[in-house]
Amino acid sequence: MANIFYMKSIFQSIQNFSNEELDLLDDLITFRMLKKGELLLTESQVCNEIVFIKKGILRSFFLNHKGGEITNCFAFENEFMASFASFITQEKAEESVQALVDTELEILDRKALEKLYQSGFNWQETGRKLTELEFVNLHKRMVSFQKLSGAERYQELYKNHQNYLQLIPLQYLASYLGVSPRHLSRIRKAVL
Amino acid sequence: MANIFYMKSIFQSIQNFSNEELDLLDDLITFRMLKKGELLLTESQVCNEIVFIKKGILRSFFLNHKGGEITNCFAFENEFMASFASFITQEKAEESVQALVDTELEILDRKALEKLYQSGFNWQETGRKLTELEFVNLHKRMVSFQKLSGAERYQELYKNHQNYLQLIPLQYLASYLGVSPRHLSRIRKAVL
DNA sequence: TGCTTTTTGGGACATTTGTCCAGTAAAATA
DNA sequence: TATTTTACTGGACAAATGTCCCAAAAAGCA
Repeated sequence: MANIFYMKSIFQSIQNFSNEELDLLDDLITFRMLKKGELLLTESQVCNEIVFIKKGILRSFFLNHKGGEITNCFAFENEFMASFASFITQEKAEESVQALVDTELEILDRKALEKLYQSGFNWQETGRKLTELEFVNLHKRMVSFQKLSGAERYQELYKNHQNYLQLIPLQYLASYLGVSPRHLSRIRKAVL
Repeated sequence: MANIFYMKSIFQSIQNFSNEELDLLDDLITFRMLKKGELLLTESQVCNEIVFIKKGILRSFFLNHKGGEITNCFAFENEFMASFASFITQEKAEESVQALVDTELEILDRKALEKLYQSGFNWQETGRKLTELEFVNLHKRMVSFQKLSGAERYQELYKNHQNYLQLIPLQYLASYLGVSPRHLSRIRKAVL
């Protein structure tokens, strides 16, 4: 059986592509598997790939001035992940990207994406739309930091991703939420 | 003398436009002046315009659950501003946008932008690039919330926008930085 | 200019959150 | 499975930050 490209269905859902346009992907997508704990991208490399998670969970994290890891974001099945800032600016990434469980990826690298963009209007527009969606997601996260307490952010997360929370070590969740592990432990106890 | 479109020079700097392509703007840009304190966009309207600040300062703010104003962002001369999330999703904005001083704007509304996008590849690509830049800015702000203390965020801001700080009431700065006015007052005293 | 309103600075105290730590539980590894 | 390592919980205390408040300063307005 031919490979199924999961990424394709996302593109299809946001743009009215012809089959020919979509089939460009077949030669451009590559695959990769990551073992739990393995790094996809290391801090201070330039990020040259956007990955799509077929199965698994990724997190990106950077270091604070004390050398502690701060989790910047998580990405789950059917989501894209990259160090987008680095991918866009082509400067060194501040984040590393790591698999939290065994993970299967479809990968589109910079060259592949350039080819798509140059192939015409529809791919150009798709790139813009996806960037817009990433922006909106990031904006929501930013607002949650300004508007909500750590406890409230945890409750939001619990509401929306309850099933994933058990898979993520508390320390990662804590820095993602902007609180200390000690405090997240308190929050969890209070929520029960 | 013909009008000078400040916005144009931004577009010119990020894309290799022909004169014809750029001249499309002449019929699409509109103007507006805001008095100090005046609102450009009110919370719960859909944001249908992207504005470019020729002169002045804007801030966007939303309300917390106690009804207090939280400043979401500032925009200064030569920068774009909108409730981008609302502009993108076409859902009601959570933020209002207000002039902090008398302000002159160039405006591009949704229809105008659609026309540009439909006019071809170059405008499509420009839209993507600008969205990418907005994303990178927002990402930096997000990282500053995860990595830095309120005091450190203040110092960053002071380094980069010292000249503007005097023009912005402390209460607006405080919520922008994610601290109480009382605490920002403490921070300022410690920094001197 | 003089009056009124808004903004700022800072004291006193309360609350939240962080740090440090140790005992226990859970997970990884041999 | 036994052993080692890592992660979680929660106590005690410390530090950071918020709330409430009022007097001084600044800004807006008649």
